[in-house]
Amino acid sequence: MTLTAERKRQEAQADFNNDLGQCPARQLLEAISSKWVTLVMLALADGQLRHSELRRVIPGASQKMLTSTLRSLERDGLVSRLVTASVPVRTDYELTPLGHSLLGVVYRMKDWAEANMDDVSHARMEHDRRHLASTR
Amino acid sequence: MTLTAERKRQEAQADFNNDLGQCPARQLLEAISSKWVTLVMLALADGQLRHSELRRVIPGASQKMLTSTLRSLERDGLVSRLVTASVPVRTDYELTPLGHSLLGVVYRMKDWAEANMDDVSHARMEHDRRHLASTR
DNA sequence: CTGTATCCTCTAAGATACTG
DNA sequence: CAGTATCTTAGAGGATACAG
Repeated sequence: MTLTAERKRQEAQADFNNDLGQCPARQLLEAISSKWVTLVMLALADGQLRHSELRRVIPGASQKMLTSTLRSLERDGLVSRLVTASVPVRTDYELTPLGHSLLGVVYRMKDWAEANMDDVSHARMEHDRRHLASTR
Repeated sequence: MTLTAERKRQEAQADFNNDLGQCPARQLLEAISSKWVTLVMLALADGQLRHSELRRVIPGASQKMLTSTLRSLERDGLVSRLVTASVPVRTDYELTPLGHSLLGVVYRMKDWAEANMDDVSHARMEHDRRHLASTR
């Protein structure tokens, strides 16, 4: 029966997916591709900000997403959290050196995007135009 | 009533999310953060490959995901598709010049990741250890 | 061989409400 | 002010079957 081959294939896929998770580049990609991480990092590029200031600077972020984004950045050692035990509590966030170095990579992506997204947009329009024409 | 303020806030969020979609850097991030795009681009770095060859080189990809990834890359002008009308059909994929230039950016991310993911992993372990300790 | 169509699952992200 | 807890939803990704 073909079950054996099928089984092998599925195991190979599982292994591969596992390897993928180990790949440093993929881990990085997953870390920064979350919708808000780059925005938070950019916001913190010039210095530390409070939780409420971040919300003001990034109007689109719900406080839930902001918090969870900050937590994951903190966990990865990219952002540090400074709590001042007063009433009311004050917490500031700032980029760590590691965070700043990642910021460099983010800027490079930004540069490529700004230099080339016109070409991409154009390609998309061309592609969509052709696809639309074929269905007419 | 507070509805007016609430309404304004929600509109602000909608506008912001809209702006986000316009941002070139974010478009790029969304384009390459899909699970398979970088793998496909890396696979095509050395030259053109057939659909079936790509499946072999990237064992984890279902043919559905491979096809849809290739379609989106093609739409963005990063990959070109060469169909040879024979029996059976033969189709090859290769990176466009634009695709190659993006590959450069991907390599930079890869370099950062390989240089710094140890620090990130370490930060994660430290963070998790502390968090675990607090729940004990 | 190369692809399309369908169905299904799982999770990221958002809305809302509540606590120290 | 800062943060947590719960519910809901939209979409990405996967399994499978079929078609040119």
